[in-house]
Amino acid sequence: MTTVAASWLPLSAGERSVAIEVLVNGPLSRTELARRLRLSAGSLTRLTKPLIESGLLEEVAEAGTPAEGRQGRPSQPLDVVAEACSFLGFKVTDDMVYGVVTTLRSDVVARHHRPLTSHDPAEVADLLAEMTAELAREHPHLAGIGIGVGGLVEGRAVVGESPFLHWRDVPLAALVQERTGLPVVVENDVAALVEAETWFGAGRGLDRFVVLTIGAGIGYGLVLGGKRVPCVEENRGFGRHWIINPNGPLTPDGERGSAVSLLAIPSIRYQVRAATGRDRTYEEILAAASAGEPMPARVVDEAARALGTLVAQIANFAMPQKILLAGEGVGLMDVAGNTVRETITAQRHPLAAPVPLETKVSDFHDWARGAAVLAIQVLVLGTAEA
Amino acid sequence: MTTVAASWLPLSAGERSVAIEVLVNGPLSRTELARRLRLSAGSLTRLTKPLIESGLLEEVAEAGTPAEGRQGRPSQPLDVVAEACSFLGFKVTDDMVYGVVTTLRSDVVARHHRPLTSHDPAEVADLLAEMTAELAREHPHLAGIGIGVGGLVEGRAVVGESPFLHWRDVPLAALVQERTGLPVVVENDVAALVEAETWFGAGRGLDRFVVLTIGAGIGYGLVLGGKRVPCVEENRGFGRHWIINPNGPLTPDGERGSAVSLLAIPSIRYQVRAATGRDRTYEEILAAASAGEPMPARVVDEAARALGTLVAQIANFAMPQKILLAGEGVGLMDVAGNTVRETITAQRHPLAAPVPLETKVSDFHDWARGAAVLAIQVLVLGTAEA
DNA sequence: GTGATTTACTTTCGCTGCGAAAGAATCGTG
DNA sequence: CACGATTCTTTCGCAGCGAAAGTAAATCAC
Repeated sequence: MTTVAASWLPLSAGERSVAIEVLVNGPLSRTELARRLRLSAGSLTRLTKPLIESGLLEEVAEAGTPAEGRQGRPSQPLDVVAEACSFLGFKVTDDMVYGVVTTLRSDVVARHHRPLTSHDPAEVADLLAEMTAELAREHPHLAGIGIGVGGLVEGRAVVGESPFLHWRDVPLAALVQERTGLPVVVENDVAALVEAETWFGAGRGLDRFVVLTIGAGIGYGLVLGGKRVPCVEENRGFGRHWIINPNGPLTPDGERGSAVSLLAIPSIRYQVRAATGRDRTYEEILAAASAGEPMPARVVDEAARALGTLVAQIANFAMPQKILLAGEGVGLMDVAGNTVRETITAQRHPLAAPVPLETKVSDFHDWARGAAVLAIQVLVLGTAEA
Repeated sequence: MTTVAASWLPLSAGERSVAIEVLVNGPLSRTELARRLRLSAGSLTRLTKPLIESGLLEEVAEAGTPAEGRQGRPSQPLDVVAEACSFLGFKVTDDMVYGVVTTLRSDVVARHHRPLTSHDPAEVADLLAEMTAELAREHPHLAGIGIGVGGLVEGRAVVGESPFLHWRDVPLAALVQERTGLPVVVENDVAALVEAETWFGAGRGLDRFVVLTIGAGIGYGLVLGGKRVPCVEENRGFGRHWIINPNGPLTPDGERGSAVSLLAIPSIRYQVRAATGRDRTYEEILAAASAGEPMPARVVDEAARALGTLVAQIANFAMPQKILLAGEGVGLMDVAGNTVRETITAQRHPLAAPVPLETKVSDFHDWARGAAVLAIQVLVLGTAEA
């Protein structure tokens, strides 16, 4: 009655679909659920009863609907008991581990970070277990852990290859699981962010959805029919071979004129440094470009055109209903958004539907939140597989 | 018992799924069907019985399976009675109407063509009705008509806009239906070809599938989850704004360096004519390029690189399990296939899964066959909507 | 206020369609 | 010919759904 089920596995298919609908799409009345799931009103009474009795759902007060014009018996919205259990999400970078605690709804209730001093798998697992213990003190009822790592991850458990950690076939999930006793999911960081946005973010309820991340590298995630399309090369190497302009700049990472060379933050900084002799942060470069300083302006303009081309190609070929730009490098949109949009329009059919483009600056805690969503999925779907 | 049902509508959902599986994937035993549809053996007996009794399916002799090593009771394959009814498919071009008669399996059993002397909607409908009457003489039991037209088609019934026919909002389906008394579906020609390949061709059983046609223009069709993604711009204008090389050739049709300018047959002929002063057919140009004549070779080489870039972009962003190149312009692959493949590889991640690429030269009767598949779909699914 | 109306939810009942399990049919093998 | 293997059929029970009738709780009309 009071403690939440350890898993949603015992739920029937119908019950689970109701629970997921409520989880993802906020409080919903039974009638509304019946419409969305194409079920009869009677079925909804039947399906929701055990969910409420098990403490998974609860009836909430009508959240002050101002439009009280409707007559008839007021509806009784149902909501998940989001605070009944918590989830941990970690993002492992070269020199730091970022952690967040979230509710079942994926709302972040605490954040944390600790320096990573060793790349030894056991010591990394130790650090993750320590951070888990610290966070567990203030947030009991932890239901699972999600870990996002840049690199190739196999079976949502083993880090197949991670260049920046110098790892190969490290069973990270098992290492952390035996230290914490909690279910652990490990996933590629971009994949985790994509799942999070698909379930709780910009891609909610969409059939075709794309996430493009700009940061230290380029990330790409395609969601079709609510499921992320897995692909072999999500090994931190996206965009190195997407040639956008064969005459584009040559940078240490990525082929000449590739998306990485034109857009990734290190490449932008490299280009400006090579041209001006001064090393500046990404934000400084954007500010300088905005202020009209020639070289940064040229580099940023070229990047904006590249981004426009990239988005246009994605829109033309994958036909998503929405494209989300995320990562630390989307500040580009604030400075050169118009150039991006003009470039997109120029490379799209005039009659084509405009691409809904959403921008979301993400920091490392957002990546950690993405990983936490994987833990939520495991609890809800009862499997580590998507 | 002998005549086939006028529609599959009275079938239950389970029965229809069985019928479609058999229709699309050849003769299948009940056990095999049970595996594919994830149903029990008992359910299959129940579902197939009424289908056989209504004459829709029949038990066929085990088609001489050479591998008789298996012991146990032999399986009893079921197949649709493909010859029980016929379907008509038409492809309307500027000066000619092509027609085919197909079985339920979409095997062409007759083909036909007649010159189109007028673009008046009523006269075009008259001609289609005449051709239908002729073909009906030798092929009774016609169950439906599909018509493929270049241009924008709305609701699978009305030609919203067709530049080459100078039509606007012509209710072609109704015009032909009142003359023939048969159910009629009208669809964009590329869309029809895509549906045909999805159901009975290269895209059979695939979840993500792309068709790229090269002909008088460029056509593109994306199939996700077995369904074609409809899009607004399939108005014969695909690829005019897909800029592949900003410094590419300028042609009468399409933006500079666009897919249309680089690949479409008229653009290739235009480029060679402009450079050499001689007008030649597409096939002559391919032959000349193959023989080493400089200008045609350069144009063809540039086209091959463009096609490679295009395919790589499609593979990178839409991640299809297969790409089908169709149309009259795929002869390019025979002459410069290696260049295309090299270009694809260069713009794909080295670890990425190779793109299964299939080539299919299509003539106008293949386009007509595509339209006939739409008529099959209507009978089978019971609706004009996909 | 008081009853009519509207909307939301619950209860009951019967039916569809599935799987499990046992049985029948039909082949190879020893 | 007996035996096991494999496919198909039959029987039975049950989960899960919708239809329809009933109940609850609000507004509206007077």
